[in-house]
Amino acid sequence: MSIALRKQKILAAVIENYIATGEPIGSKALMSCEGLNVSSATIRNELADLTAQGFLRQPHTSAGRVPTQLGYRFYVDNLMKRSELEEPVKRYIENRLESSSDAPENILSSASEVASELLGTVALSTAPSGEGSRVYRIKFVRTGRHTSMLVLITSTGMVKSRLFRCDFDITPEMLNVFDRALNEKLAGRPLQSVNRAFAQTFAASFGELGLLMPDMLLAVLDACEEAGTAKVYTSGATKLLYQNELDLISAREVLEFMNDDSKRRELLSTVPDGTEILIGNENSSPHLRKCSEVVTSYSIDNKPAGSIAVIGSMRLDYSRAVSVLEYIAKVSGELIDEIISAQS
Amino acid sequence: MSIALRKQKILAAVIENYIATGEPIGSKALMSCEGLNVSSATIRNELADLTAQGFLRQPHTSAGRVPTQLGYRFYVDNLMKRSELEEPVKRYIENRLESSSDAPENILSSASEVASELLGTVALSTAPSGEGSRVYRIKFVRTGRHTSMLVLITSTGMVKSRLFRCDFDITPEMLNVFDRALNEKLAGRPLQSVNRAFAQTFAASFGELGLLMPDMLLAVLDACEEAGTAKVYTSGATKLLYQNELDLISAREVLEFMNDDSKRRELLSTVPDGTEILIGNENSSPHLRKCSEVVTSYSIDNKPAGSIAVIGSMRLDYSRAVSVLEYIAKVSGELIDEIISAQS
DNA sequence: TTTTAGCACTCAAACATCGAGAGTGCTAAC
DNA sequence: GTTAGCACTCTCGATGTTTGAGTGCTAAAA
Repeated sequence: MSIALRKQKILAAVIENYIATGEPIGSKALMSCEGLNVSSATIRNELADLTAQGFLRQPHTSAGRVPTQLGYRFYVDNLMKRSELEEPVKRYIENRLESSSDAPENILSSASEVASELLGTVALSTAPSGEGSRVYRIKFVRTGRHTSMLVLITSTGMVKSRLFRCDFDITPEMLNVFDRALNEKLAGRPLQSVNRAFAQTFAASFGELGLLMPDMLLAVLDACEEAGTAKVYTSGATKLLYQNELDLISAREVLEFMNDDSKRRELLSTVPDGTEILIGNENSSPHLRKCSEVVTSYSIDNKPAGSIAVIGSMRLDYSRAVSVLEYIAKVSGELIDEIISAQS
Repeated sequence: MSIALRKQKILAAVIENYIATGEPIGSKALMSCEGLNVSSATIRNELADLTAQGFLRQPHTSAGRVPTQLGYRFYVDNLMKRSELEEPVKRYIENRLESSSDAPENILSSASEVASELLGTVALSTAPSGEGSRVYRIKFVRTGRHTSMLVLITSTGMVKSRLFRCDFDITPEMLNVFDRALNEKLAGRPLQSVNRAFAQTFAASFGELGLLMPDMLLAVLDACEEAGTAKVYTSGATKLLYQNELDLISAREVLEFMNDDSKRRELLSTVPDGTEILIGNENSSPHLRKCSEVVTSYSIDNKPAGSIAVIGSMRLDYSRAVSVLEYIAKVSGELIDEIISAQS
């Protein structure tokens, strides 16, 4: 669907103006604010066309024009200019992410915070996904007579710990046995394969010793599961309440969605291979049908490993969102690469 | 300030009715719903008195009466009946808290969740406060060539872990040295005394070895600080948006407050010695001036150790909130006591 | 053929008016 | 001290009215 140049210019002007001000814009205002040397009547004709084609709509007869979902789509695909981020902003992002302590999880948690701050809306991020990541090493730390802590280190540099408790005294010797047995069987195994079924055959293979292990094994399963399912970080959820395109009901709907961990995870479960923009009902979840999502991915070792996203009303500064997210993703990936190489 | 019995009865009826329905109540409705055998005119007279005394107010001339902050106060202090919790609810609370894994933090995180669920409003809880808790043991786990994890076990049964990274190879021998040195100096020390100043003298006492330790020491400080400052858990923040006593602006204000970690911590920093109810501007924070807070404490080893609270509009079911919170606190304390005795 | 000026038209938002209903305070009688 | 009765006040919702912004259409100009 190609549109004459002037129409495109007008469409871009309407959308950018609307994104900036939140107000519908009419032919007269458009005339003054653009490099178009045509009268308002001419613009009106073009607006009528654009409206007929479904790119714009009028909230009511005597209001200006507002972009439709289709309009945003066209804008994002054809009209939007990518802008380079200002140096100070880049510097700020770097600082914020570097000061997270040395765990990938912290970096991504900071990533969502920074994104939310800079873009003024909700931001989400996932820790490196468990997909393809493996058990690297498991260690035990005795924390008390009946309690102990298990430390799982994955091939993607994540470290998860879990406490467990047994009815009997946990001796250092016992932990040594656990340690040897577990690492022998688990090192190198894909996290996802460490499931309930595996635990059973594993315990069985130990005969009577296996009977002592259920609490420990549960902790292992737990840790592997947590490390294997990418955790989702959310920041700035309350900012939704300031988006006056969303009424209280819609905002509540989105917030509810955000509070549901499984839904959030589902939303970010597929890591895009670049940056994606989903507008309105292009979103998979009906809760987000009035929202837009901009999502990008960061890479570890040059492979997409997790997502960073923002969600806002359809009136979102797409251009800036893309720039900010992509830069955050770039820096995050680099920092994690660094951590992993330190673990070597 | 004593009030005649009949007035008290009427006041209680107005408040309980308003808490239940959210609607102002008038003399006629009051007449039918109470065990008072007097006419609406008589009730009107009493209502007029109670209003003059500041316990009630009218939203407008032709509306019924609504409690004021003073009214709620009097109700809570003198009129409110404590009710025993139903058995199934007790059972539910126990189940939810027991299924949290074996860490005090998880129990308290669940505590706030359950409270929020049962009372339909925001709930907060603090992990056992660092006050008076000491370093019990510190352990190290090598997680990579340049990275390692430190595990701090406190006298209150908390376990905190922290990753750190050095520029040089971390050998097991080195960790052994760290381990011995740290535990010698730190075991039994109050968490709060493990601060920057301490770290400096500590590092100095090691001569050249001290130079290798800054990253590790930072991790120790970090872990002690985190273990020493009670973490605050929040649940059900979005429920505030359903309280129609709070308009969008007020709800936003409260949500903002909730998002500010330092404010939340301040709010719960003093652990009450029983249950406290703060109504309206009795709250220390002006953000909560339209809200009420019910806060109670749980005890570890018979000493108050942390708080569990709910915050809602002033129209809160105080009676139920008290029952639910106190029961949650009781169970939480017991479970934590158990964990600690398992570490012995 | 495209652009423009002019004008009648539509509609939302703001404001005013009105009646119904709820609940009151006051007064006078019990 | 209590009650019945009544006039009064105020909100709420429904129903106009006005105003202004922005439009679509038409006919003339470029």
